[in-house]
Amino acid sequence: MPALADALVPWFRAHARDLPWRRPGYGAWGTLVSEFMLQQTPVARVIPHLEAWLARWPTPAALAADPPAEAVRQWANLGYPRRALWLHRAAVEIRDRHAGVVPRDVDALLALTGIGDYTARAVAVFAYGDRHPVVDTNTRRVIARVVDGRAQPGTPHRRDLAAMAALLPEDVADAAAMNAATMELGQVICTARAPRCDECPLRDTCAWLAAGRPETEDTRRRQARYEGSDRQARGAVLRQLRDGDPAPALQDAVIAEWPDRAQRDRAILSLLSDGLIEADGETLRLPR
DNA sequence: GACACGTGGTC
DNA sequence: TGACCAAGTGT
Repeated sequence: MPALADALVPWFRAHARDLPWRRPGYGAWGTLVSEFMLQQTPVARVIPHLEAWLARWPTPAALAADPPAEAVRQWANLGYPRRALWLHRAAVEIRDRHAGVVPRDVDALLALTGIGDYTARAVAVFAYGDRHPVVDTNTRRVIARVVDGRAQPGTPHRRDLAAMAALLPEDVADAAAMNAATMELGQVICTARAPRCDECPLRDTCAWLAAGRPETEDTRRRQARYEGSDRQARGAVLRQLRDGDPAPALQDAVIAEWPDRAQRDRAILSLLSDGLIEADGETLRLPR
């Protein structure tokens, strides 16, 4: 095994958290749903939503048989509700193009709605045990520090994929463990703020620690302010249609108290454009 | 490649 | 308190 995997894989096997999707036989559908929910969303918030989702829709075909509105409602306040819509579309595609079986091939996975480079590889590796590099935000930070000696990623995604490929052990099971181990290290030890280097299994080989944990020029974009944003307005519109009266809402009655009229209309238009809501005459509702 | 996209927790 | 952060994707 490459040197880093020699230290990291045993650490992972000893310390891995007991997460639902790591249970034996969790299944490719469970893995796929978990990966959709985990996109930009912390583990602790995902777990209860995931279990409720899989209890209601234990297969892609079960989800595909219900209207997208039900997926958006079940998604509740998890955030980025487009993911609920995309997950529903992916379930329909899996039913129609893959006989209801989550595909194993990375390119077939990439062709599904809402699945990008990370999720496709994550499903192939964690659900099916295949050997590919899996690179998420945690992996990028770990590589930046341990390999490149930088505080923050800064490098192109493409290069991190190659870097991770070079770190994978030959053995398929070890390679999958290495992918998970790198992500886990980034989540619990090599965190974005206040990394716990004294507990790190890679503390003797980490380039960043050896260099005295230098600050790196921060190339990250600042997250836009949420308060007063279009995103907040979209969230308010969708929340009303999702959680409000069962009857469809008249367009003028949707978030009627919203202070910025133009912003409210913009939010409705963009939700219509995304397919997250539909117009039915004078009324607005979730998509059927 | 930059940007838009939710929501809630943390320091 | 407010800015940062969180298993990304599509345009």
